[in-house]
Amino acid sequence: MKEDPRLIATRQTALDAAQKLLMDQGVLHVTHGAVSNVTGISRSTLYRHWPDARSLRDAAFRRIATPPNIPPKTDGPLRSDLRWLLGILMGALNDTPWGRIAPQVVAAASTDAEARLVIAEFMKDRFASVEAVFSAAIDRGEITADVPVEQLIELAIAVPYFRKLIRHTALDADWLDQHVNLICNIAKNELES
Amino acid sequence: MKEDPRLIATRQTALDAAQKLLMDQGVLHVTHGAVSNVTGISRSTLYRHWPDARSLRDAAFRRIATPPNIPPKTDGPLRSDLRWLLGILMGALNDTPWGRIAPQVVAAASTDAEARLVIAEFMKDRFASVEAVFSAAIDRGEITADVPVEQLIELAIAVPYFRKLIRHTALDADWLDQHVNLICNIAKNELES
DNA sequence: TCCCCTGCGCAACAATGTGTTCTATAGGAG
DNA sequence: CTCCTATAGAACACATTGTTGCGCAGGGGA
Repeated sequence: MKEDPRLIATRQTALDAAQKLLMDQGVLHVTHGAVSNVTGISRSTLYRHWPDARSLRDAAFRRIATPPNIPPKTDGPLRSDLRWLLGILMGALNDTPWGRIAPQVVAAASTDAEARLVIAEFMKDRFASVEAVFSAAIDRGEITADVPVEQLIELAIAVPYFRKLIRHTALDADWLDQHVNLICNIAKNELES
Repeated sequence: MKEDPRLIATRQTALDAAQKLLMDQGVLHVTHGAVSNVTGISRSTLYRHWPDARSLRDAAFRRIATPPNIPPKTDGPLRSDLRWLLGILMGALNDTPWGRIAPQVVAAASTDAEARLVIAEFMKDRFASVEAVFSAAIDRGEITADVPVEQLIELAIAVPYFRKLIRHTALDADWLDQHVNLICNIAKNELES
């Protein structure tokens, strides 16, 4: 019993349009009427698929907001691993649809519990990736287990997000090199926490 | 030629209500209709004062968003000065009207250039305060001029804002102590940048 | 005190967004 | 070929966002 191809086609077309609206004009413009105008799909059909504005917007978000899965590289020296990982994170923030809507997710999170959940899940993944890099460095004996790993992880991640989402300053390769250098230097100086 | 007291009274009453709506229910609920319902002021009068929803919301924001001016303390040891300064910053984020609407300002900044300006101004002040603390420490010879002050300033500020506005995790005194300790330890180990 | 000006409340109106419901039609599956 | 179901389209109700015109009342100047 296969699904009616009309259902699939409608969902596909509608979500494509919704995603484009979300990226180009912001979450407020993702509306049944707007999607209907763009696609030619009738409003009643759209309401049948997504019963209210909220679910349509959620669907559009989910289409994009699947965060890129980052396979951690943990073989090289710490500086190299960290540079590689944060480079991917920075690239995602700069160049992917996810990066373009991230500010809106953060925005929604101030009033919406589900958006906070999305962020929490996302950050959990990010923290785990960075943690894997540090653990590997400790296992190799490159840094000692005394370094305050928890805090370093948060430093590593907080600064690029702060720059991008709050200060709206550029993230470029030069800045990233400095940032990674600082983190590595801290880690290798074995600071007491 | 004094201003008609009716104008003043209306503005006062309306903005009080708008501010409360902004803090309690979010920017989307700051609307001429809602303010009219709460205050009894007619919608047409509100539209006469603030021609569209945007200007009403801006007015409500401006009412609260005057960031607290922080006179830097630069006399004590670095750890003490930094702890004091970041403590005020953290307190403002946790307990003041400004802290309650900050997420919404950040949210607005993703699509609104003026909100970005507000944030840029605000951050400029914050960075200057922290910079003053580090400069004083250098002048006292407590730390050397070799430390990457620019990066440390950003670390000091980015993490609390990241935690509050993006991760929505708690900022408490214990965490702040750890954070300040880490920054100070980095500064005193004279890392090459 | 009286008069005029101006801000206010009220009602009507248009436009848009948000849903719901009904009917007719067209396209897919057996 | 026939039945089932998704879709298009229209009509409707309702809220929000603005606009406009009118009558009224309150404040300031003579």
